[in-house]
Amino acid sequence: MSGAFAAPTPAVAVDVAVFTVLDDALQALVVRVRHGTFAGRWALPGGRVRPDESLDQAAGRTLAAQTGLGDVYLEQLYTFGSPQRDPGGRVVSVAYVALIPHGGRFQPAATGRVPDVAWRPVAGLTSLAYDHDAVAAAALARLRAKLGYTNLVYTLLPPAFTLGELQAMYEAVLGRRLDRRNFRKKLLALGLLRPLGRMRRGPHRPAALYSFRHRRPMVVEIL
Amino acid sequence: MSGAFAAPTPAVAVDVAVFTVLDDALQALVVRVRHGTFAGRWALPGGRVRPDESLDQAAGRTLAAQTGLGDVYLEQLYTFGSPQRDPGGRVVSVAYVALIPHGGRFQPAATGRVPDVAWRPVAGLTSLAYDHDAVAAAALARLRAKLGYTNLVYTLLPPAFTLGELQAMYEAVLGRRLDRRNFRKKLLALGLLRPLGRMRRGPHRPAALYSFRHRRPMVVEIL
DNA sequence: GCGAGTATGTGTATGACTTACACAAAGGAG
DNA sequence: CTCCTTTGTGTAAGTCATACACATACTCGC
Repeated sequence: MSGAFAAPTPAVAVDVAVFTVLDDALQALVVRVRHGTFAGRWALPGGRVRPDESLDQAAGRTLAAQTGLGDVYLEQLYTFGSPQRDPGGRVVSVAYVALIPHGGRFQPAATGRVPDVAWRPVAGLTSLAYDHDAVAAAALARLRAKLGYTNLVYTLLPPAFTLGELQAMYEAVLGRRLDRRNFRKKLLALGLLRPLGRMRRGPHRPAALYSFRHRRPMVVEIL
Repeated sequence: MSGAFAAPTPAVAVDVAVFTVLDDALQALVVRVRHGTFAGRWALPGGRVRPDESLDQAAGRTLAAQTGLGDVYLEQLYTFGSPQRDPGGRVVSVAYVALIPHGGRFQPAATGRVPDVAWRPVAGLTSLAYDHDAVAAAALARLRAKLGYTNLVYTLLPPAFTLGELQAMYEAVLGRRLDRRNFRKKLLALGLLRPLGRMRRGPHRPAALYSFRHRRPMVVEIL
């Protein structure tokens, strides 16, 4: 197609769908595309895999470079390899899902005057560059499914939280309401939480604070 | 490390873990490695991705070329990309799971005098070339998990089968026994099966034959 | 032809779990 | 002090999973 020589093997890249819950809504991180056919459009952060790094390392490195994020939960999602997915050349892209708590410690739009990094609610997450609409959809499906049978919520939460905040997290990701009494019963029965004995004081009745006993991925039937 | 130039991008390959149930045991297909450090060892079938084909197409093509198998169920599994996984050079490999019914229509060891394609029970599936032990383990885990919440068994079964054969299929893959009455109750209640009205005659009491209403992947809570 | 062997086919009772649902208490804001 | 909002708690009904035993139908060997 292009007059130049055909590469003997496709280029290898990673793309990362970063999720957080912000303003009671599940949001994904997007970056502005700088060059090529899709310049100016939004896309998931990503980049080429270097010869000496693993795929996981590439995902972490490109994420840190483009967004400043470090120490995030990363999980490989799926590999997209249609010959036409990037009009600039054959690129096989290994997609990742990343989950971070919204500590407010990450403020996008820091680098330029035109924002080139932004949070976008997943509800209206469309018209992304390349095949990233499909990547984002797959990432969202994976996240929703996995929240039901793992303890992965911990990646979205700060070290201490109330049961109300925990429930709000589930409701934001799943997009539906849950019964409070049944939710508490189930989660306390699972024994994943450690009561901290402290209270979160706010404008209303104080709520007991909890933390996760183990902050590592485990499969547990939750919902 | 090698004195030559570093490739700008890793090579891209596919590897396929093909499963079938044979002699009441779950078995995987292995091929003999011809060249390189692992020559003579067993490995999963696979090969390079061509510039103009998708990953799915590459998996199907290499599988057909090395084993003669066509029209199989193929599903992408995971992408392995450690820089050291192939001592012959950096290769990122997209792994697939394939499932076929054992129709007896595929006889390995057809091409050479020394068998270069063989079925191996998954129980003793170890000492494979490259990182294929890990690939096979991941494929097996995926298969076992997915059998529980999809109708994927249909890929392992011929068009008509008895409930006993269906149950034997589950038991072979999962590696544990199931209660016959509860199994029948559950599967008939799901309505996935179509009674054919015919009987399988054999050395014992004849058994009713069934087929799947739909031979396409669906998520259904089965076990 | 008949007995032995083996796989098919069927129902119920118990316990575990899920779901739906209402009201009192604690604090802040005005 | 009143209002508003959020926390915190128990029970009853229904659904679902599990455990479990016996009669039937056919082939094979004698």
